[in-house]
Amino acid sequence: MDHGTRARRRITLQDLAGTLGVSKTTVSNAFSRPDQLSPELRERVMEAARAAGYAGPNPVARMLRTGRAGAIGLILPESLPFALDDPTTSELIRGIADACEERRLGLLIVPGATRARDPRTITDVAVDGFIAYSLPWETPALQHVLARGEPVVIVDEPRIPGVATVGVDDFAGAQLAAGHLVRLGHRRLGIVASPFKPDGYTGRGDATRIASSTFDVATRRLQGYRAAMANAGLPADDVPLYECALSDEELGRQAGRDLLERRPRPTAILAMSDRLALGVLAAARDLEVAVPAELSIVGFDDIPGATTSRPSLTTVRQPLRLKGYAAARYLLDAPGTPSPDAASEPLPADGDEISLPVELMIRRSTAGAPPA
Amino acid sequence: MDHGTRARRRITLQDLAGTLGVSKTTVSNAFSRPDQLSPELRERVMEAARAAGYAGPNPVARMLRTGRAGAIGLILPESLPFALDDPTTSELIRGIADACEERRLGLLIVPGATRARDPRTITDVAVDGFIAYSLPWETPALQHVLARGEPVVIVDEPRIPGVATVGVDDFAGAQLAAGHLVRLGHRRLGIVASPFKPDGYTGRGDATRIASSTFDVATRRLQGYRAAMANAGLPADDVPLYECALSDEELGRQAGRDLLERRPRPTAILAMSDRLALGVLAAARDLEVAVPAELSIVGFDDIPGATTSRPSLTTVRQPLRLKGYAAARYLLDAPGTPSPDAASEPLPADGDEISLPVELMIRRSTAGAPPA
DNA sequence: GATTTCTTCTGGATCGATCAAGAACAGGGT
DNA sequence: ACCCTGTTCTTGATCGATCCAGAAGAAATC
Repeated sequence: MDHGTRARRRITLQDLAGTLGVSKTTVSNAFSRPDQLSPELRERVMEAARAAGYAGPNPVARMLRTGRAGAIGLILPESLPFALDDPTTSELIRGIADACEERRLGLLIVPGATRARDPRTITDVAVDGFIAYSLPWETPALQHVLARGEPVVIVDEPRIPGVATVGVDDFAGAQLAAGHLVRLGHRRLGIVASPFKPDGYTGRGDATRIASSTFDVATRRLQGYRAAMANAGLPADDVPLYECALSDEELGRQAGRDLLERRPRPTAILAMSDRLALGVLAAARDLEVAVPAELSIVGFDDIPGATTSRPSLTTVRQPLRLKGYAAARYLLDAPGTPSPDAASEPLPADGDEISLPVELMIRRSTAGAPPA
Repeated sequence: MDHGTRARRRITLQDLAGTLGVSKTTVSNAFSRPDQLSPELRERVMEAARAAGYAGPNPVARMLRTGRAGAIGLILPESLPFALDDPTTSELIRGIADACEERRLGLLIVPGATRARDPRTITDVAVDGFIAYSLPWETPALQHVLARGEPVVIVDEPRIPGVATVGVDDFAGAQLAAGHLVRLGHRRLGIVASPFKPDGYTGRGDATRIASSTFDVATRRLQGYRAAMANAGLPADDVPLYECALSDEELGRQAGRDLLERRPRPTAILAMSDRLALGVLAAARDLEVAVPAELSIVGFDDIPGATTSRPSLTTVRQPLRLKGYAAARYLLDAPGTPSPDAASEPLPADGDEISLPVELMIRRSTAGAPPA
């Protein structure tokens, strides 16, 4: 079967120059620098190009010569299907897409970075820079990105000195969440955690795992929770915790069931993401535990689903789309990265790190602690 | 600020060969063809590369020489944020991602094709082929893709002779949907249509617009609806129709309100997508029209939301994810496109066109026509 | 009229790799 | 001693563009 116009041998600038009797530089200019030649000649060139079926300069050859690829790479921890399911990731992608559109750049997605062992997925793509999203420490893919020597912006984690990072103040956010519960009088809390290591473990909290965590964000959020508890004089270290290998509703539900079956039952649960929190909500429904009367739940992220759930979810809002946008802008404004067209003013950065604000959104899933 | 390792001047294969006292071919082989040199020398090369901070052959230079880009381009009609919101598109992307993962290829997304006038977004990207999704006739972007002479697979529309296409039998699917309603005794139908032209028009059906439609899928689905009505002896041509510029819930709701306010009120509405159908459902709720008792609704696509809505949606199922997968496979198995690693058996194709099956899913949104 | 400036076009070097062909040397068989 | 085969490495051409310096001619300046 024939897939469109069959190309025998691709026609080149040189060929076209030959048939026209002009130099290849002139043909090149006709396409890329119209002010460098007379309008009549340019029209002749374009006409000949059309006749010969020449669609314009080969992008790869141009890239090699100019050194810019016209695209940025986005490295995602999980598969693309998962990323599309996950509101957090897809909001981030939206933000990145906003910036790419402004700058007329392509977006090349490199998914599955936590599992990928093969450096080629990273080393073989033609991009002007990378955005790496939420990767654990010592991900091989990240090493390869860094080794490539091209501009990199890391979103959320890991924090690596000297590497540009965009994130939020997870510690403060978590403190806000836990502080809110404490202030409502809760004394028996539970935590549903996103993974501390990328090994697929799901189960009850394990101190050694946590101590050797390779996910910065989970670590900082946990520290924020504990700090707020400690401030209130609660024993923060042995609070029940359930770790989920993935931030999705099903695992959150499993975690919720586990925590809610413990005795004494917690009166409030902190979840490190909204998807996990929504899972806990489902678990509460399963076990007929009333929210917020018998159980308060606080999430993290403020995804769209947090407002539409019943009850709506109290959560820590982070500006996800802006985070993507800021990361892309940070990357594109980097020295060495070309910024065509509109040069917009740079974003405020603090050292290597842009930290976006978080905000506690108090909704219907939290209330005063039930009487003991 | 310093974005990671600052590269003065990128080190090259040649440089590395110089410091090692071997030829550049040997260094190249060390990376790309390990069997072509002795293990000891290879180890020396890799060691020197590590020491020099050389991350491997420049992908762009390799592409130029080998002629393959290691990525495929996906051309989307709308912006990426819209695509991520749209379950139809994101399922398609999932399917494409499945195939890319199998073949270890990158996915380069080129959104906003219906609006983009600038050919550079198409001509400047380095890909081995394109998948173009659901574009109207005469989209400039599509002309540029075709002109590039690289393999192209079109998903859904437009049907262009000689160009590989993957789609479903829209006519048959629509006939199934309308036939189902007719069989239930409905005589006053209404249609909520996806756009016939990419001009942003939303409003009541307009015969001249429909006659000059540039969206094949909408046209074929309409023909399917009408064929089923004509079969049942209903006047098919002047059935009330409302066209929506975009397939989203809000416009569907607007369409639903319009149709439900007409007198006599339709007893059944055919929507060309599930998102539109869900919007109609919302409109029925707004106007306190009971579904399915007073109004039957049939969608198209069978997105996840079709099963979770109240009532669940009767719809025409099309295998969206498979469609993406099939399109990518069709592209990658094309002559001229390199298929690394596992060569899998080709998909069955009928001429230039792969047509995937549709299926009527009867759920709770349809019932017998109310007594007149 | 000579000199300078501007516009328009050209030739050759260059970007950084891969590839095809072949050289050098080893060992094996006869 | 000879030829053949195989392994290991090198040389030079090549992919298809852009960039730099400069030539040729027209127009402007003094």
